[in-house]
Amino acid sequence: MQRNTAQKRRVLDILTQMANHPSAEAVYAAVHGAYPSISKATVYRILKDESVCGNLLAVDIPRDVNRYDHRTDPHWHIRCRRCGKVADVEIGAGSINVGTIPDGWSVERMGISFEGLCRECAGLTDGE
Amino acid sequence: MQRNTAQKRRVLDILTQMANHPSAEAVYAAVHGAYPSISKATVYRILKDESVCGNLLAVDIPRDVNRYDHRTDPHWHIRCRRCGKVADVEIGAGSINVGTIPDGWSVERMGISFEGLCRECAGLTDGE
DNA sequence: TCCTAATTGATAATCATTATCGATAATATA
DNA sequence: TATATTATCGATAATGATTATCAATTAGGA
Repeated sequence: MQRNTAQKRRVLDILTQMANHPSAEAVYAAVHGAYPSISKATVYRILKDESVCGNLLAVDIPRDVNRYDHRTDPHWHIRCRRCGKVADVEIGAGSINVGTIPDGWSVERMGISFEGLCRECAGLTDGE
Repeated sequence: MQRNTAQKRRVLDILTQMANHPSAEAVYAAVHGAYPSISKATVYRILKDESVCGNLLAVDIPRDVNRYDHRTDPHWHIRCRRCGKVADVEIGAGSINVGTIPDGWSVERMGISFEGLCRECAGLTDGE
């Protein structure tokens, strides 16, 4: 039986107010700032559990720390190669035909991630 | 200046012979089995460096250890949710229209990953 | 109110990966 | 070919995010 705890409400509330696909660590920092008694393990646990339940989204970005999103409707993400900033990519109209699945496999989830440069980093050189 | 070392040749040779998108750890185990004097740090270093150079591919699978692929031509991957096995997804004919990129951003790389069940796991229950 | 088990907080453990650094060796140059 | 330069290597410590552990707490039902 799932229990409705203050900790879950606080994590979900604060995540909803955070815009930029925060890392688990960033969510913990924000929640801990507002409710100093909460534990890091609790925040990590709630984020993982709630993403499995579908109440929030675990962002699919390879080779990055865990990030979460209060938006759970289908959309993709783009991350700046330079500063790591993450933005939403809206799904366009029309069908998607990306590939051929191997025989015998079933598809339950598909993730698409992009990498590039954001507006702010476009004019800067890599060494800066 | 890039140097042509025996360690690089051995890592690339053995990766080419490994079929199933091995993890860095698995590549190290294979290379170390054939050449016991090679260091783990060297294998990890070569895998990362060569993937940046484009001589091999770092597989885009969120929330997984680093995996590498000797195939560098465009294709995607699918991982079995249950056993973790990874297989190739060939890109179908026709154009791909998956989304709208935010204003000001540029796209340098796109990764698509699938999750589901492989043929062998399809008939088994989760608890096994 | 009382029971029971889900949940929490504190902290240790895990584990993949990276950093460090003296030693080695590939390549350039004389 | 001999020597110099410096990229690379091997060994190992450090890092850092995440998870496991477990006694204490508490939500929700009886």
